[in-house]
Amino acid sequence: MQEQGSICSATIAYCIVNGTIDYELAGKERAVQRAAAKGPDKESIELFSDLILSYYRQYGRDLPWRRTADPYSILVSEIMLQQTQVERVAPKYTLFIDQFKTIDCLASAPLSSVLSAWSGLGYNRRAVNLQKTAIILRDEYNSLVPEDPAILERLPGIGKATASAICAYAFNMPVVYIETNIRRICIHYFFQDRDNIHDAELLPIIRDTLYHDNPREWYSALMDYGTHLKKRNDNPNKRSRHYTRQAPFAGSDREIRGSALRLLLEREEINKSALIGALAGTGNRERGRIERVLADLEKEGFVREDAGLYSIKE
DNA sequence: AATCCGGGGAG
DNA sequence: CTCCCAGGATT
Repeated sequence: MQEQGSICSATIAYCIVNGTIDYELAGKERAVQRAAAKGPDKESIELFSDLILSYYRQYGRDLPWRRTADPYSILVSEIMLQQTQVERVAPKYTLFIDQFKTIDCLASAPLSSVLSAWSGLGYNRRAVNLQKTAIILRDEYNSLVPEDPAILERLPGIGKATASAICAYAFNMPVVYIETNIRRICIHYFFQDRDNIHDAELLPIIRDTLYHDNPREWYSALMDYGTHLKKRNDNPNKRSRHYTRQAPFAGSDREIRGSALRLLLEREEINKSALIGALAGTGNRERGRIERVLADLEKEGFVREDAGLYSIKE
């Protein structure tokens, strides 16, 4: 038995979308919940498909990366969307693509300009890795995005999920992959009475429910429905075997890293003692810890140290 | 399998 | 305050 029985056994009387009540959608959700409780058979898959697609056709979001077919732009969006909310990515994405229109453009840009465009998104190594990927694509792939998940997965900053997402959205390929919205939907409907659910158990369901006529539309629909589901229920992903909680940001090394990067992007260069002083001042931290963080940033290719002067690399 | 990596908005 | 976000890399 699972802990939050109320989540799974709760009867959906109505369904609020965009502030209005949608009884028809609620009816479809009840039907899927009922049918899927017995497992992913033919009937539940049929009802599930209908629910996801009809939700999307009525409430699907108009997002900037859905207005383009350019694989590079979609690649950029997928990197930005890693562990980062859609609402926060959207404006940054538009500015970023505007500034770095092509693979070659990004590949030859100063790292500081890439990091500046990235600032505010977090997980800054994504920006470093994204540029590394652009350089590889320019030098080894004729400035084209490979239409192959296995190749994409070998590029820096691109893992299984991102490689698959790029293939789904840019090339409309019927790839099967797991991501947080998909995981939430599958657990909610097909594992109502389960706990500690392994991703390997979800993959067959994702495969069997995939809408082969239009994978791009299907995965877009899953993203939007997953977001909708999140607003109403407790997070079903807590019942995933892979669910983990993140360490607090306040007082962490990555808080120091973020501050250090911001300081270095504001000026050309800062001498070591001034930089450490500025970083220690914000949180009363030990000098040794800050030095270690700076060494890590240097090792990871963010910054350069030359004769006691720190600056963004290149 | 566990940890680390950013930063902001929602509740 | 806590939670968590279209994950990836390293150990």
